[in-house]
Amino acid sequence: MKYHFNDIEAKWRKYWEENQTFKAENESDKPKYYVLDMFPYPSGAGLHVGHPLGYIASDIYSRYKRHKGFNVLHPMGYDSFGLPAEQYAIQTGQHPAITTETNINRYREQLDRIGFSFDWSREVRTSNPDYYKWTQWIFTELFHSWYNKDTDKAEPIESLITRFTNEGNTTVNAVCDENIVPFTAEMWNAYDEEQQQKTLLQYRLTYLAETEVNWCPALGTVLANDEIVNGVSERGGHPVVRKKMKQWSMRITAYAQRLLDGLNQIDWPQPLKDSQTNWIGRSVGAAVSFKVLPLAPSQGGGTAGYLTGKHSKISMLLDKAQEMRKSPTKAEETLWQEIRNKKLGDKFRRQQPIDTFIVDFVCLEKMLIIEIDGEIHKNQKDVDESRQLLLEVKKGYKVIRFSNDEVLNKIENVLEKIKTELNNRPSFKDKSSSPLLGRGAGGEDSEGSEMKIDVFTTRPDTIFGVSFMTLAPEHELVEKITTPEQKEAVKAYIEQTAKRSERERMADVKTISGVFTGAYAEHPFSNEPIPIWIGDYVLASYGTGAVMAVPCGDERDYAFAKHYNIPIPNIFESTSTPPLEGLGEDFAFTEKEGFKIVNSDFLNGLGYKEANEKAIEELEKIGQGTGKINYRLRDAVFSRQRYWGEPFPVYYVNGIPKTIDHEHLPIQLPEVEKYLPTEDGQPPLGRADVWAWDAAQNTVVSNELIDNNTVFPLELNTMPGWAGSSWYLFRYMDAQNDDEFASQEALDYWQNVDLYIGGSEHATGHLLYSRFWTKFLYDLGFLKVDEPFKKLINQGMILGESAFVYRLNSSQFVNPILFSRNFLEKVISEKKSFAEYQEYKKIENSLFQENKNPRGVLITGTDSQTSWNNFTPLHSNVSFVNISNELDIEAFKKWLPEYKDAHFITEDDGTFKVGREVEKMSKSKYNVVNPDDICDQYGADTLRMYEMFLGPLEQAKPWNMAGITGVHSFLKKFWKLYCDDNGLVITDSPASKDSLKTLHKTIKKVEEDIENFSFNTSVSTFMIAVNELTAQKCSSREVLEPLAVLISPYAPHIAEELWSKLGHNESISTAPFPQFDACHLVESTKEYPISFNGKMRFTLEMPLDLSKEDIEKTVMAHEKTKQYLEGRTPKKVIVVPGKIVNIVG
RNA sequence: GCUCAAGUGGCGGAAUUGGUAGACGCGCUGGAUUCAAAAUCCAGUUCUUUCGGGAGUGUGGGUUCGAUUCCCACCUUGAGUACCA
Repeated sequence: MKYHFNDIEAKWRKYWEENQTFKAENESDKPKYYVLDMFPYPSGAGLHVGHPLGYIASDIYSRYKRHKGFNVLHPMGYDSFGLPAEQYAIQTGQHPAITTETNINRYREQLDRIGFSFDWSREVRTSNPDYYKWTQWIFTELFHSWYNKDTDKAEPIESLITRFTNEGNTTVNAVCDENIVPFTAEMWNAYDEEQQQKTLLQYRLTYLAETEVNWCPALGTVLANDEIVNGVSERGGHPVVRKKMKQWSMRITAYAQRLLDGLNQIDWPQPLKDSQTNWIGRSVGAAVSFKVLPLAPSQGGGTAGYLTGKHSKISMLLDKAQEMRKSPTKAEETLWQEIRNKKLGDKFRRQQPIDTFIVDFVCLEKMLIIEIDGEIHKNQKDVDESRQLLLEVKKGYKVIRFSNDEVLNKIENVLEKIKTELNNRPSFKDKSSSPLLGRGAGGEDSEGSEMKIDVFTTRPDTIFGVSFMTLAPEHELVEKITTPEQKEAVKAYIEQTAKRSERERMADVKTISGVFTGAYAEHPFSNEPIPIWIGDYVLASYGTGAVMAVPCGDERDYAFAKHYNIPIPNIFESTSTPPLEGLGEDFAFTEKEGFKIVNSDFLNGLGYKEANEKAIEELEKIGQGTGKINYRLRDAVFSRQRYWGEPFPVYYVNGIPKTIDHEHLPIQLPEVEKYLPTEDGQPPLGRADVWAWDAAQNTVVSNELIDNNTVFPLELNTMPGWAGSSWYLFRYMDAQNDDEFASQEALDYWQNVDLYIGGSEHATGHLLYSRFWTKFLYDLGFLKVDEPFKKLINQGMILGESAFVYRLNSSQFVNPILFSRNFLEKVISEKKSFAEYQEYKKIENSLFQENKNPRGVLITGTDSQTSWNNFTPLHSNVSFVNISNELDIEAFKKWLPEYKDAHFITEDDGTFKVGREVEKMSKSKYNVVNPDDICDQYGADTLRMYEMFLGPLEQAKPWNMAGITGVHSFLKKFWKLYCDDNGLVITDSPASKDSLKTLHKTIKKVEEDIENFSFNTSVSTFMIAVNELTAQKCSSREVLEPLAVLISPYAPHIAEELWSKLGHNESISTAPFPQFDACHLVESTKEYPISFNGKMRFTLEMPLDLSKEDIEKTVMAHEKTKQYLEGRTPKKVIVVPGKIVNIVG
């Protein structure tokens, strides 16, 4: 009886289907186990051998768990919404549902051939209305929820409305939009419906927001960052601009911390966890707010202007002022300590530029200047007088003077005098009372509210190193603070950066660019003015879109300061030994240790940690900052301008979104005549004629009926690809349920996925979003678990081995000339001309005859032609290439007619060899291997085992057919243990000791391997077992029956066949896994390796119960030992009983 | 740049806690069977060698009686990520 794998496999596939062998029950006494594969997108290309790798691994594990007595849920379905079907629809006009159906059928056929133990009764397709009904439902649940930071979970929106009605929003601690306007209960209750809804939208877990997107007008769609190359669309090369669009967003940021914390509880590969951690990007620091300094009257107030110094000279003045602040005279310092921090009731600044001067101290509010005259002033009385005149007469300041002596010796008198002056002078804070100094202590915007710039910093300890601020060009304050002088430059800069995509901006790190706005902010502690720049190295989308630039401690700030000649004050002093030279001055010092803070007032002398804490403490004291945790994670945009996706269950009443009630779902995709965006840039659903919501009848009706009274327009966007895949694991638990997304009983029983296998490319997409939705459904009480996937394994990609032929780059020949790989390599490495080779000569004549260029053939000449650059590698279809890399030339010519007259320059033996290179397996590279072909030739069991045998599951590896014969002949050998030409050869006689040892060794190893997901090694183990049992001529049922169960997860068809031949009427799939018994492995002796200085030289068999001393004696007495010692006396003899003997000396 | 992973024969890869490096398979070589081929079976196959042996797991160092395994530095390759303040 031969091993007819094709018949056997067909027979058992049929049996499994007819008997529903792998149907999982939602009620069972057995413990549950849920094994899930990342479901595929059914593409038109079908499956290649890379796809089933993970499915085979999960199938082995599922079958193993069934043998181990588990109730196993192992489902499969399709992520069937997606771009390729839509793209195809646009090209051909064919409805994407039709192509999707065709592709799914093909996938199913291919999957079936491999013998998976899927429970197909639970199949899901994300594009089925039965399924997306619940995707829409989850969306509406998100819409009707908000995130309460106090309880740290999502809650129904009703609880928020109650809070608003009773206490307004000031006591509510929610994750919500920025720029929330505070209101009281009275105000809320007085709001009209529209105002209330608008406010609620700022709190909902899914909300409409203006989001900046990459808009391509020519394609009429939004492009993802990776669809843009050099600022133009990858497809078609059309220009792309950044544009704000109103889109749905998901407030995933509410879950940032929980998504981070949850990683500690799940068994996922570390690199995957790392990439989620990085993606969420938690950073701890402080929020600091900087006041924008007031505008000078001379600048005309209004929207722009600067303070007190003359604009044209300001940078020079500021430099100088800063220098002077650093080295105050003794008198200056004494007075400063007495008047700073509003000690006299009014705020003073020191070394402040006023017009073209720098005055010692000034109270801007009272327009009072204090000058201290040192020795030098005696010599320049005239200058001082004219300066005083100018300040007093032209600018309206009052100047009072003291001498050094007065300040140092009679400070009380001095202070008294200043106080008197302050009391005598009116406050110029009020706009109307001073025509000269239009603004108060802080800059104000046109509505009169104080302007401030909020920044986030991870280094509050470096606050005294700030020498400028940078805003993102898109920052909303830019327009308000820019001075008239700078307006042109700023405008030009913003236009220039708007043209670049965000990715481009991020990729181009080297170019430093920015513009000064003309405005200044005030340092919260020193009160020094800080110039405000804009620069595109600051991203609008991260943090607040503004940074406090500390050039001495940040590389980008340093580069920017250097480039624009902005001062780089240093606040670091090295504490390392030897001290680091030039830190903070010659380069930005970014380390967090090895320094103490200097030039930083109250932070002086502190290290990183203490300074950080102290700075936050002081910021909180003056109300200009607080400790803060910032996340890189952004809210996820949830709208797509596509057709082939889930429609939103949303209609608009006066522009306010309303969701459609659960009982009216699903809202099905409407028909459209074309799948393109509309001419006026609306998404494809804008083409639908029947796409309006009748709120009275609760049905979708024709657009003509829209009256905005009972019939309203529906949302035109669709949901993104990740919507359906974020929760599908729960649908499998109860796939047919029409009343709930899954019943409570099913959810409680199956809980979550015990083992999830799939590719690592979903790290920050699908795997993050499904964790988010799971946590959300958990918060609302639908789930008892808050993580979807307990254990996850990334299977490595199977790569293709592309085949290449090499075409000579030459326009001299009528017909192309293709070279065989080895011949070409030889020629190139030997640097000879072609003419010296027989192969070439053979066809040279014919080449000449066809050559239309009478001047001859260039390649017969010099070496310079024989370089790889002269040849273009062309992909050949790998199916024309045999195992020895020989090309079937005729097949190739037939496949590519443009090469039907090509010359093929072969090897000496007449064969034509292709070059090989490992690339991703893809249709466009003609390196796809179809699993069906392997099944035809070797059978599914061989394919399954071979895919596992290829190497560790997690590792990427090229597909290479070379080893498959070995696996196939193993199965034949395995078969022969049970059957010969006359049928079954199994006997009931007891097995030999050796055979039992082989069996139990195998049980142990295979069990360990499966538990460790080391499937490649268990295939080897089976091979060893079969080799040994064959050698032992074992035919005992006692051994071979358990062996069939052992192998059945890997090669289920052959196992079923042998199992039934052994007389069983039931499927092998639930036969108990063989029990390992250690007694069969007990040995009495051991081949001890005897090593000298750690090198094994010979082995010696000794009884295992021999004592350490006896072992040493026996070894030392051995003649080979003497031979290796060459007369030396060993220094030491290490004996590890049962392991090794090592002789040192 | 940053983060992570990985470097072992001609090839895919094995070596479980630090204890005989190269299991198992492919390929290759020789042989048996055969008219021949396929299939099957047997033997050999890390390199080197003066046939005693010597060297050897990316490179250099360290710990240890003993290192593919642990530590340090470096090199190479691959993956992810990127002005994240």
